[in-house]
Amino acid sequence: MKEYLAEVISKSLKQFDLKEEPEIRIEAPNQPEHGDASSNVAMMLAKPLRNNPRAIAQQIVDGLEYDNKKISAVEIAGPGFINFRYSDDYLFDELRTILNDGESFGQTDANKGKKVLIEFVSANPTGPLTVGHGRNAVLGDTVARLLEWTGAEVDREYYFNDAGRQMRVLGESVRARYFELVGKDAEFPEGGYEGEYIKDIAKALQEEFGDELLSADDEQPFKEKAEEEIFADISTTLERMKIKMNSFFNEHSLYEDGKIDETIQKLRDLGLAYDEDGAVWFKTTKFGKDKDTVLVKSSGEPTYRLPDIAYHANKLDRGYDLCVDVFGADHIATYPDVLSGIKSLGYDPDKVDVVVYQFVTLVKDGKPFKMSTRKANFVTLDDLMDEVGTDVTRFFFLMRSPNTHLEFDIAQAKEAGEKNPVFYLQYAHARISSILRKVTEEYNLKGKADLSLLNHPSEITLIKTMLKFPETLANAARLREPHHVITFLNELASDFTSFYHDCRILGEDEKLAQSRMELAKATAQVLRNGLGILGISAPDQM
RNA sequence: GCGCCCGUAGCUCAACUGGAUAGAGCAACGCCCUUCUAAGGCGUAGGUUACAGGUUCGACUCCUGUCGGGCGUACCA
Repeated sequence: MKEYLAEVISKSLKQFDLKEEPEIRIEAPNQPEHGDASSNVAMMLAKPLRNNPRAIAQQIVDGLEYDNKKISAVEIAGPGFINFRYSDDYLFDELRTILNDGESFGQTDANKGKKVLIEFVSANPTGPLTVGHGRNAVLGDTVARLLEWTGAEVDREYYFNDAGRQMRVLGESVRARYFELVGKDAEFPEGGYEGEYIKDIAKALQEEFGDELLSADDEQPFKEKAEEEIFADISTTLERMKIKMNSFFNEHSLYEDGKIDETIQKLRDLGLAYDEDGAVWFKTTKFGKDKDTVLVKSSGEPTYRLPDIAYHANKLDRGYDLCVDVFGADHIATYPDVLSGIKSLGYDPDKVDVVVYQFVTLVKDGKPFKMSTRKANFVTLDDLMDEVGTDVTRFFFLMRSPNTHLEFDIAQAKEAGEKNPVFYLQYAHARISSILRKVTEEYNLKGKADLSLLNHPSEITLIKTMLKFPETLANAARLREPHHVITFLNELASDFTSFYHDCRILGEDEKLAQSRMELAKATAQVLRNGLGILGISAPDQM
């Protein structure tokens, strides 16, 4: 419809002999009395045409040729807005479209045919997933779902590194606990992992091997067991979160297949990498930074930047049109260097996109505190799901813009389990299912519904809201901001509730009951589709 | 010091990226269950959008500066 209106206006603009046609944007006004769609072109043209916007608007409107089966009224309002009203027939046609499209209603094709790789979670296996990881996990998964709804083919990947110092400390921590269990003295490593799960892993080792491992030369067997157990735990958590990864990518494989060496050699050949003080440096000053950065430390160990660049090159080599990374605010600093790196290597940096979210601040007893996996003062995602369930957990992480610092009060989250806004959406769906069950019992509806019987303001508003769904999804996908979907669903549920109070279904005569039932069915469909994208269930009863 | 993000109702957050009268949910107060689920509805109260300038027909949104918070700014990941 918006495209149609833009086209109609564009034709009318031909009368003005413009050097350059302005961008015609059609927007939905906030106030219902301002119509269903609105354009500000007349105001944009005021300056070039040296005329007042209302006069221009009048000329545009006079020159409009539109289908009055779709548009019932055109008005000029305020400083020069041109407002359109949709005709009822158009709305009924669109309502039929929703019912016909069913579970695919809302799909658009902005990313049709695109192959996308989204990398998220990517927590190293040093401990269970915490609520901090939760935001990353749910955000990444939902952005993936949104991209799928705009036609993309999306793969989800988990990137991890099991070779770093933290993993070594993890192995040493398990070793120390194991020694304790078999009754030997062992010094707990400085800065070791203090969580209870370390003891569980040690116990598992003891059950499997008895005290055989006392003779182990290093922490290796302990580390391996820890990684295995922790990954199993993470997988279970992800499954509970309804997140399914397509692949797990081990950073180490980049060393094995020579990509790290290859990357650094290419950068050297380009004159972008050089040796100094025993380290290898990346000339980031060439890309506007005030300092060069280290790629390989004098110890011979690469910094994370080097594998990050190699990894992104690898992703693009796999033929993806778009690679999305989901990062917490603390990782954002690496991003420009990675882009510079892959650009130097001849890749298109526009194919890499980053979703940055701000940190989750934990609040306990009214005071913020820092989470640390090492010190074991974290709240796990599993704890959270035990407490409030998967639906509330996902909803909680999605309801706010990724850009805001999310405050997470443990006590409040528990309370929110009882009166969470997610239930408002689910409740609306359950109500419709319930009505549908009763209607099936009490009526014997046949034939096609006469949608033109829907003329109550609450019915019309409800239809109009549903029509915004595809655009809302496209928008949310483009911005990578799932919270727009929640804002929309809240509006939809609220409009349905108004309809529910104003217009009865049971007890009305058959024709009216039938058309209202169709409206309710369409609402349920849109609620299901929307909740589905969020990974939240749409129950038939509550 | 420099860079990025944020500052909106008592609290947690929206506002379709420059549009018309800044909206929801909690919390508070007052009503509404013999009628399709009260996990609901209706109403009241709550705002100088941190502050000061600027840009323009029009600013929560863009620019400059100030204040406050978070995160970076490592040969840590």
